[in-house]
Amino acid sequence: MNEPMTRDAEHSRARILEAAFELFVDRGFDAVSMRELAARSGVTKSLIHHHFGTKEGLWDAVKEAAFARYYEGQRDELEGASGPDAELLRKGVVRYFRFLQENPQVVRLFTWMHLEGDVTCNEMDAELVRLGAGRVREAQEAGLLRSDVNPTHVVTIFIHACSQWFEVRPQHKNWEGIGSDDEYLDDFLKIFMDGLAPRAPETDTDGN
Amino acid sequence: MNEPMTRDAEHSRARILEAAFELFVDRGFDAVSMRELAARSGVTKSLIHHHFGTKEGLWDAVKEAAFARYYEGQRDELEGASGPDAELLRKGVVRYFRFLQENPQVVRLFTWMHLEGDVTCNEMDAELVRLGAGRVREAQEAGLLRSDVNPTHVVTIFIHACSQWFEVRPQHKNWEGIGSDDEYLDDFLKIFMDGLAPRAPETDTDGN
DNA sequence: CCACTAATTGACCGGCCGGTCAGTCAGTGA
DNA sequence: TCACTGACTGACCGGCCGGTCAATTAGTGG
Repeated sequence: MNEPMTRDAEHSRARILEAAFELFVDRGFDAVSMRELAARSGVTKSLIHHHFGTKEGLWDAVKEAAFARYYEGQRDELEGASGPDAELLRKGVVRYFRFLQENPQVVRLFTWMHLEGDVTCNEMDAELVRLGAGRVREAQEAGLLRSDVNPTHVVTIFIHACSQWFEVRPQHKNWEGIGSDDEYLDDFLKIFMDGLAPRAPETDTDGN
Repeated sequence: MNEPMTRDAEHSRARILEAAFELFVDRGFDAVSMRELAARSGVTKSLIHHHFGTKEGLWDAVKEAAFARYYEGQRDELEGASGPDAELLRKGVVRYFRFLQENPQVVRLFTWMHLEGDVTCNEMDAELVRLGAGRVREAQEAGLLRSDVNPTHVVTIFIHACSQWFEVRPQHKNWEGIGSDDEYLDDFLKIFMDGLAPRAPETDTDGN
């Protein structure tokens, strides 16, 4: 390997952050000790304090780095999309689902953050939802999606349906009748997209 | 108050369980110390060990008690419902949503359990989903709900949409454009119920 | 009333916790 | 070459951790 024999602050910081991400995501902030972090990083406990100050400082750095990656990827995809299109929403859901599928650690990290009431990422979070809701609103105004639902709620609903799926999947994968990731996604998309189709008042089946 | 001046094991156990439930739900197992639990319960640390053995034993007892209450309430409602009816599903969603709304601590407890990979309640959990999925299947067979979706997934989707809403509500309540609990529920029900309506093949809009 | 059980207590244990600090040493610019 | 910066180390700190145990005491059945 390319183990640097000399001192390299950036390399050390990266090793520490990587180990901290894995351990914190796996067991939570309080269940991980600085000694364990040091051992996993291959550095001394003192060096972690040198680079990150306190255990909380390291935790903040871990969250910041992970969320920054998530935020930039999501924002680029949202901003890169073209004009209003109902299929755009479907693709957005699939993309978000695939991202969580490939980054299960991110789901756990966000869950820890929610439980501890972390609000440091709220602004970026809100920005992503704002962008997504704007897309939905465009499609509504173009008559491609029903207009009697709150665009922010539309985004919120599919975020919830996706993230919760991966949050509880380890426990529920043995439920009777439960399908694979793709089968769940397919069923969700059927209900979600058909439920969002523009209402056709004349086809009302039982006079409401 | 009816504070017993004499010894009362049941009363002590209840006080300990109550304090442990609040603290564990609020901050998580690892972030709470036995000393803090003792102070909150108004008993000594030794007494907690006397009644529950270890800290893990107390945690297990807390989870068991909370989940038992949840399970019995949900099961009674599911079994008490009458024959297949599309409106039954809507009412089931509303009931589940209201339950979480009135018991936010339960949402947090389940989230902690999921993060730590707890599987002790999986059997009861699966039983509830099995009952709900059976109701959905009945409605499908009666032609009241679309039949091309997995009934277990239908139940899973609304559980996810409801529980995640309350899990992240503290952080997201200030999102631009987000509505109240009831407004979110209304919008979800619109999309969910319309998306589950029986398909009308002749009204296909673009030939699929 | 007395023996017995069990609820309850407080002192105490070894160990691990996060954090500090003086000191060493590798790189670097003058 | 040499002074200086900062990456890095290991010994050490006070404190809190979960858990134990002998002793006390309040109920309880005989």
